[in-house]
Amino acid sequence: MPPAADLLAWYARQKRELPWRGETDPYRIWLSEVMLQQTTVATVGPRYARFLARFPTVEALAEAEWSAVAEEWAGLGYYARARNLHAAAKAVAGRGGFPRTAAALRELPGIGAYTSAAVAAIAFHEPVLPVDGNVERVMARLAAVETPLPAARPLLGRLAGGFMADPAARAVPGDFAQALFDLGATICTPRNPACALCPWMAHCRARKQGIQAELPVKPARKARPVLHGVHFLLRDASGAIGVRLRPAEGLFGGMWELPGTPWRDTPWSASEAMPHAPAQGVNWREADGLASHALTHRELALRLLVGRVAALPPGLTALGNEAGMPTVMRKLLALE
DNA sequence: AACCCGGGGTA
DNA sequence: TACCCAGGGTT
Repeated sequence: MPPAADLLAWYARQKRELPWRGETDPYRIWLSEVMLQQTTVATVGPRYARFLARFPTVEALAEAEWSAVAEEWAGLGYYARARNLHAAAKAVAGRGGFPRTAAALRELPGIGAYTSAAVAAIAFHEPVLPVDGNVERVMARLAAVETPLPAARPLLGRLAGGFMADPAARAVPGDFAQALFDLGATICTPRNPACALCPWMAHCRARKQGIQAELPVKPARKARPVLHGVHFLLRDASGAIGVRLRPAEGLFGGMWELPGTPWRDTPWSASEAMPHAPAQGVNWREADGLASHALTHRELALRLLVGRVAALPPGLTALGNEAGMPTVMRKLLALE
């Protein structure tokens, strides 16, 4: 196993300057970790500051209305994160503060194996190592693990955890974890790793075999089915948009949407779509184009019908600010 | 173990 | 296009 001290020395010189680096408030560290789940540093940066400006403390977040949290999370994706964040904030505020161990943090909604270890290591200096995609990649290369993911995950986790036996890593678990993140993000990258700059180059078995760019082995991704839908943009006399809340669970759960048809694998004809209109007797005009939106497991192809009424029908909420809607809905609005 | 759940940047 | 990203939850 390569020396932790070599990586920490590299980190001291080459670490990225990030908005959440140097924070000691567990609330701020937790928020950064949740925002960063499957989301790039570049995307999170400005949204992190904006979220904290609106909800500066876990108590402020706990006391907020869901609609305010949803509005603040809009566009970040994986909206279950926001629902779990809100629920966890209420639990933490209710018990008077954050649990201080990974095992106890793990009990909070939206905090899994990775996030519990990350918060425990960074905020509370517990000698645990959070294993994210970066750490998995570094471990797979160091040990030349050719078993495909996700089957290799338990082994990669054990390899990572082994570093906590090194006193240098154990002394600063949060720094060591973030050093691994930075190594994966800037040197040990998915493609074209910059091995010549790596503090662990001499210890890397994949590098010795020349297979570093092939690891870790990941399964081929399946094709995404296309789902079709038709949505209705209805404005009242003041220009406000009629929206409705999606069910709390599932796709875009708890977020605002334009009323419309369900999403299905075949296109909708006009006569099929019309029963799903939010109001009758409206002179609907179809907007040009299509809102195409790619998700992890499907692709959406949505059409837009535009109409105007004096007053929105019951069941629709007037929304003045479209910024609080998921990106796919904003793409639809842009068709008008 | 397999699947669901967003959005954006990059080669 | 395809892949990746400081993953978690459900079945």
